[in-house]
Amino acid sequence: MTALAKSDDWIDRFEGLSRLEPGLRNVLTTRSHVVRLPADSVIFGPGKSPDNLLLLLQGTVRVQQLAESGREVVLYRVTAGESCLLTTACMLAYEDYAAEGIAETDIVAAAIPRGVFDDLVASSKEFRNFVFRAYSRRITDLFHVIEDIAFRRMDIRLAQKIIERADTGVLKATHAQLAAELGTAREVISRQLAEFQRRGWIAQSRGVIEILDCEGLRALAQS
Amino acid sequence: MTALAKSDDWIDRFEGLSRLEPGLRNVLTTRSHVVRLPADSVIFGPGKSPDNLLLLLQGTVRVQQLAESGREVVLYRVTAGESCLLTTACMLAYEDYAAEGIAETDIVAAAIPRGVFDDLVASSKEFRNFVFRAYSRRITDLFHVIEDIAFRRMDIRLAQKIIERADTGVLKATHAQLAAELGTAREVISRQLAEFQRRGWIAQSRGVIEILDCEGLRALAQS
DNA sequence: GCGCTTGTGTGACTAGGTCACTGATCGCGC
DNA sequence: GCGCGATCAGTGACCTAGTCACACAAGCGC
Repeated sequence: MTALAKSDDWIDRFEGLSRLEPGLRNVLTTRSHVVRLPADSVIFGPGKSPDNLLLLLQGTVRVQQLAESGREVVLYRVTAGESCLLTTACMLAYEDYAAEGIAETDIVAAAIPRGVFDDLVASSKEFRNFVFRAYSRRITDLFHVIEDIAFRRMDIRLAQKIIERADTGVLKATHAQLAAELGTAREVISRQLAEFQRRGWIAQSRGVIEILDCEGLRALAQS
Repeated sequence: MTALAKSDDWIDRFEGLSRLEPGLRNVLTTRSHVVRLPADSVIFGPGKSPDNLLLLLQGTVRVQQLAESGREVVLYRVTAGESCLLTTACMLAYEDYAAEGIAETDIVAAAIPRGVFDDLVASSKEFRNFVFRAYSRRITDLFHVIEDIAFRRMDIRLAQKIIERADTGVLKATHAQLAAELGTAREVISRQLAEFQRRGWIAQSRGVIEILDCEGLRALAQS
């Protein structure tokens, strides 16, 4: 783990990069550098577009959309082994996007300068595949967000979210955070959770949701 | 117009390609072919991912998302001079997307085989810029769709849509089509239009909306 | 313990989506 | 020109979701 910064073995953590030609591995390691950022750092956002492509080695980044009204939706999360491709390198071209990326945990990432990125895309088919697959992945994520918001019921989406994000049966999140996650209002979450509680599926306390009946939740989530 | 199929001058119709190196222009023209498709053709969709990248020369393609419930949303439109990049080349990687592209008019397009696309990305910085800008453009479109659906009022969105798509003060569209456009139900559109009519902003007849007071609509659209 | 901040609960109301209809209009075949 | 099926539009009842304006409760610093 401490060896991360000194060697090139982080490359192997990326599915699509492990078979990269040896010479290019070298380019990647010598011309990029490993950065560490604390939790809650704003990686990019309105008026803050980095000129490095980040490959996440540790931690997760939450990408969310902001509305003037103050409401938010989470678009997707970038986890270790994935890249921030979409909203960084790409977004340079168009300016007025209101999405931002926030470090959810302390993170470690390899930062690839724009020029190096371009060289690699030019010289390696492997790298191109990596890049286009990453795009593809994010775009399908966005499609799912659109589908959820436009067509799915809140109770179902909330049940899914709880299952998805609960760790060992417990989810640490305020109602307001869950609302931002799903792009709705806090009161809506409060009411739905009250209903889940009434049905005996969960127990609640300030900032914490405990799953009591996972089957009940799952049945709703899958309908 | 009839010369389109025989020469390489279609390349100049694309902002980002006009400065392409002469040798590569040649690659592009000799290794791609011009295709024509009638209106309402399904360009791609669930279980139908083409292995050509299409550059639209004439006509427009509507890209929309389908839900099992039968409801739809329009994600964006590809117009002449733009590429279908996102949902074709890219989508090959991930399978289960429920988006489809429909020719809204008769279309003429240059079809670039996957291999040629890859060669061009490898050899031309110009072409790479073209590709990444196209991605960027589409992704910001998707962000706007998400923002609209999640946070904006229907009456405002409908007023915008009418202004945007009306041709010389008249819009040919059924209520059901407008509902699919905005990802809502037909009844909602009917009620909103009835209200617009009551306010004297529009006149309606079967399949046609006529704008009477553009200022009224615009005032709502901008709020 | 006293405030302050942050998180949660609630009722009343509006907007939007669903369901189950009815009636209107159009194209078409005869 | 008439009847008929298909498509399009209008409507009321009802439900879900979002908004507003609160009250109240739990933690936190001093």
